[in-house]
Amino acid sequence: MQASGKFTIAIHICLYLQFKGEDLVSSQQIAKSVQTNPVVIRRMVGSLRDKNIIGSVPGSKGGFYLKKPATEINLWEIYLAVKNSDLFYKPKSNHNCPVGSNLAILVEDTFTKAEISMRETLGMVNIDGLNKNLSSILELQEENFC
Amino acid sequence: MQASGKFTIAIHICLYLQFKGEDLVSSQQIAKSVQTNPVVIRRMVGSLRDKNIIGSVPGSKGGFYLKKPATEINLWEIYLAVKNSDLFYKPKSNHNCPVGSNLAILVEDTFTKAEISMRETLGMVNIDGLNKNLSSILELQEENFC
DNA sequence: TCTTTTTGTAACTTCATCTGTTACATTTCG
DNA sequence: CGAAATGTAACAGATGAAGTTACAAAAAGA
Repeated sequence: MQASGKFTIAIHICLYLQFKGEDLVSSQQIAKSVQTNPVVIRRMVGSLRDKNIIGSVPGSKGGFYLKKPATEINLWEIYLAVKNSDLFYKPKSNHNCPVGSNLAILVEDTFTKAEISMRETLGMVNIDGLNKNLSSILELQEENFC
Repeated sequence: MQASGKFTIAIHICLYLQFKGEDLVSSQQIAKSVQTNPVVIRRMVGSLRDKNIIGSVPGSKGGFYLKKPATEINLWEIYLAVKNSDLFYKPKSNHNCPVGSNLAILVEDTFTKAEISMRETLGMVNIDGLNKNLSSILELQEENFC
């Protein structure tokens, strides 16, 4: 029910990497953009690395990079990488009650459909698209500086 | 990101009221079906009452009832009644960074679309439909008792 | 080889929310 | 008046998010 910032931060990280276009970006730099602690970034990258979205190089001059073309990284993938529980809570069965014992089956189908519709929406947006939109916005903003 | 049980419990309460079909049902009874404390139920009902989904009668012989026909109570309404934050976290703007200053605008459209698609899915399911499905299931279960 | 820089991760704190519980005022029936 | 129910406040415990400190491991470079 709550809206964790993890998903939004994860998008921020991926978009930042693509926008920068450099070989490697440090957690320090990303943290500055996200306005948080470098450890928070590295922790988040851990989840994204597990899903093969981001790669990392340890040691001096190390850092992070997108492990796939930005066109192949969509928001649903990122969501899956950082989420830690289902969208909806599956009710425990209460075998003493006709309602409680069947509620899970009754809502399962709807919950699944809701998740699928979200998957389709988030799956249509990828990091490359966001970056292109960002570029467009920045061009417009520059025009406003006389 | 997390899945609060509040939504599921709220559905349980509404479905229970419709299934029972009695004039008034006490928080005690509902709590037994949900397997929780009556206060938890009354707290939840508070949210549902604010949205005109459930009505309540205080005093001895008091209790709760559906304030609208069950066909007019859909899961999206219930979701809205008990949710306490947005589905996704809107990022704070960082004016020192081209990415951080525009991220909110970039993802806003997608987040809105995801919410709309969820609204459509949950809006299609109402308490009367769930109750009819429940009746069908119970009939099948009875047939299995020889 | 030694120093510096950076990642990887554990540990701890703080904070908010959810959940359960006790307690009690208020309301209504009989 | 007494019993039974709602309405709420108050508190405790559990869980998860987020920030911070600390340090081992890895790699670059002098």
